[in-house]
Amino acid sequence: MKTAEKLKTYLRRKGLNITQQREEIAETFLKADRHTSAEELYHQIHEKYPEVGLSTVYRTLKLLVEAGLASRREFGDGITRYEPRSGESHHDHLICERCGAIIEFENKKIEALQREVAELNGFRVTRHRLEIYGYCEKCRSNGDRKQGKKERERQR
Amino acid sequence: MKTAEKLKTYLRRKGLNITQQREEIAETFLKADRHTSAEELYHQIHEKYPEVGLSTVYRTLKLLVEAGLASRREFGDGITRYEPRSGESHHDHLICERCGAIIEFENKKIEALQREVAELNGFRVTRHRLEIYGYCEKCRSNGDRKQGKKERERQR
DNA sequence: CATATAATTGAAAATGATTTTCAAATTCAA
DNA sequence: TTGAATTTGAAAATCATTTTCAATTATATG
Repeated sequence: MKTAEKLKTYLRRKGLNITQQREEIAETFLKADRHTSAEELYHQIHEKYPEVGLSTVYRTLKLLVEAGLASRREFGDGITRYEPRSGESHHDHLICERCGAIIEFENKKIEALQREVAELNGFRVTRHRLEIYGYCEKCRSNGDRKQGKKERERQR
Repeated sequence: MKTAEKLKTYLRRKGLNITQQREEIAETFLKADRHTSAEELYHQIHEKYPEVGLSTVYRTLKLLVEAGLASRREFGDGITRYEPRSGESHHDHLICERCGAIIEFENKKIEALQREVAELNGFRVTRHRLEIYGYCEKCRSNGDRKQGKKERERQR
């Protein structure tokens, strides 16, 4: 069952209405880049369906998260991004501080060690978040070291 | 050399002025809880030095970060926290989703694996962030399972 | 199929943390 | 001491996100 369908199922189960906007937003969300912000999504939707408002995009993204079809991500630049979430297991992120590229990875060993640490401290883990920031291959070869402080600051 | 002194050194080196406010803020910052927000710090300072403004607290925290004397932390509740940073090595955080307790930990094995992952992806690491969310020992025994969804949501 | 009721919408206003502006106050080099 | 440059506090501005509210739409039921 694809995500648009899953959303419908979720809405029905919750007694919520299936509206055109919700369907359009879910549909566009799936075609969009992984790690899309509400604003980006809103602009993409606007091209096809100019009648959809930004608030509804925010509201529907919240629904998608509640329905388990999207994950919220905050990488510290003040913008919340959403990524489609299929059945796959948890993954973490490598983020390029120069070009903003986001690479996903999964590492079972790290996760096992995290559980171990949590246990040692009496914690029961619900979720975790691991982000590794740095410079990606492309940006490293692209004048990595020559890049001045000013240029690096402009990234933010 | 203590932090207040280090800040002075930094200010001198940068040609910035050493002001009473900057000293008071640095001093209070050190005595405050680890992981203090700008607002919390502002309130604490206000008790002793009511003439210090919130903007100056924000500005000085930025300076402390630039000087390498504080680290910014964002745990996803929309509030930026600052923690004093001495020479110690990097550490990560365990965060209780119920009571908000923050426990610091350090794990060399996890860090080594992170570097490995980054390398495999062609990244040069500048920094990373690992947060494990869950329920701390106290909250687990304190009716952990009996706690309803509503109560959990109230946390945010 | 009509239609009443409850849910949803878009636009504009509100929010809340943080940043900026600007005139007044302070720092510090000479 | 003094004056140019920096810093300050208060208020206004920002910016992402949320809320409000009157108008529109979905859907259950007659």
